Amino acid sequence: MSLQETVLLQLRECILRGEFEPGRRLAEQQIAELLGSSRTPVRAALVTLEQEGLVQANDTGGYVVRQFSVREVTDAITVRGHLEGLAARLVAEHGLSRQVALDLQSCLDEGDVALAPNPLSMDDYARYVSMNDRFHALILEASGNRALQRAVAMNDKLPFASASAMLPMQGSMVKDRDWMLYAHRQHHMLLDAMRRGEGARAQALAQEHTEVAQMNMRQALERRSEAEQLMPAMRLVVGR
Amino acid sequence: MSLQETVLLQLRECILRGEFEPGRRLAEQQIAELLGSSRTPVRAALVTLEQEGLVQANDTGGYVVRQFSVREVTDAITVRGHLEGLAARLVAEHGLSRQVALDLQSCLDEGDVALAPNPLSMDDYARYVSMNDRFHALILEASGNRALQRAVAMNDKLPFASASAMLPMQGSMVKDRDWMLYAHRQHHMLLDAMRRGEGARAQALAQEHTEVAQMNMRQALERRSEAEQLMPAMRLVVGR
DNA sequence: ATTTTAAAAACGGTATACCGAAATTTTGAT
DNA sequence: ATCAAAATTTCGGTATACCGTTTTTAAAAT
Repeated sequence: MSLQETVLLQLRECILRGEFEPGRRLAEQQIAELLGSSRTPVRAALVTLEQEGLVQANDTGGYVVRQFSVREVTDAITVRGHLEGLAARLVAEHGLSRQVALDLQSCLDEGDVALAPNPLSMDDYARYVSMNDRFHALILEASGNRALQRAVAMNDKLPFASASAMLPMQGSMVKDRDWMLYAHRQHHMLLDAMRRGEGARAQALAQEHTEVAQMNMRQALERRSEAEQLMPAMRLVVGR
Repeated sequence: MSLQETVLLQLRECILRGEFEPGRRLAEQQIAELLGSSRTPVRAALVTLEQEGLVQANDTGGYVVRQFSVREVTDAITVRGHLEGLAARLVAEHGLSRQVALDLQSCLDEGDVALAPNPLSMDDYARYVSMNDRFHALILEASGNRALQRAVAMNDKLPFASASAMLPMQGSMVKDRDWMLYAHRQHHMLLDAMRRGEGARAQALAQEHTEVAQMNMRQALERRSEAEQLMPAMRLVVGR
């Protein structure tokens, strides 16, 4: 892996970890020293991160860490809801291949197992998160629409917009296991709809599914300090 | 404007003009000489263009001009349809501000005037294209959803995915003025739906509206040589 | 103590040198 | 003439030097 890729990954992670307060200037030299490279790879990383929206170009040159309003986060979740709805509809209408159906089913089984214990162990929780990511990625991939995949990928770069971004909030609270059970039931119903070729239903389900993320976001805002502990990137979200 | 921006603009335009055949290696030095700069600004531009999807990273390093299948183009139009549908729905449901309503109405009026003559002059045609872009941008902006705006902006970077990309095809064919009249009638109906707060109808209309672009794309493929004359970027689209 | 001004440090945009890897051309053998 | 091997060129990744500008710090004036 080239230094460029390393620097990009590390810098993105630093920002998402909340290690820089929003609005802070990201000086090339400074970051280069921090990550042990010259300015050149840092420069490339900053250009990429600007495209991703994590970093904002300054009027006077250079970049600062971007700051997100609550509105922007919930809006991004809304967009993801519609995009994933489209993906689910396409899969349902174009027919589910046997292989994809099997893969999705195994996700469901794995999720059933992971959520069975009460309370959940850290391990159960981790397995659910990984399954959740795979489940959503599979549908997107099965849609066969690359522009759609690109759009979701871009959208997911924003903090808390991605499918599993808000899950840590749930994992920390025992009673919120119920939310995960609810969301996973939706996964089951979604696969059922896609199997039957019920496009409109699949779309509606996938879209409604993201309302769980919206609820989690609201939860996180009501217990901000706890949320920032679990999800440092929360520091990038200002307001309310 | 910095050299970086200039180089980015010029390079993007060169690619969209079809001045490089798809798959051609984009050597930094070579481009730097072509555009009269050093490699540094070219490097930044290439990183940006890769994010935009116009350029593809090579396994061995460096970039090549991307090539698009017909499927990718129509898929991108599908995505735009759904995103603009969402925008229209949001505007309808959140209520149309007086100012936006006025701006959209003036677009419609301008479109009516532009499409009145038969046959259309080059000027009428140009005015319609400009109006069309403004109309679509206004709705997106009025949605107030920045993630949505970003998603559309990204999607529109792909050749022929944007709202007016396929219009040159129509402009060249007198009888296809009818298509523009049809599309503009949809603009009227869309504003009507948004005014009445009919979200589902607005969404459906905006989405269906992009089917005109799909039809144009098919047209362009059937008369490829003519299409490439009018829209050089067509050379980036392979197949069928 | 506050504001203004001047000096100094830091920064970003740019060009370029260097190096190892990849691609291309040339050379040589069959 | 064809193919293989070697030499040469090209290229991308990286570091760094340079310069004008911006930002910060220090000093001076009110």
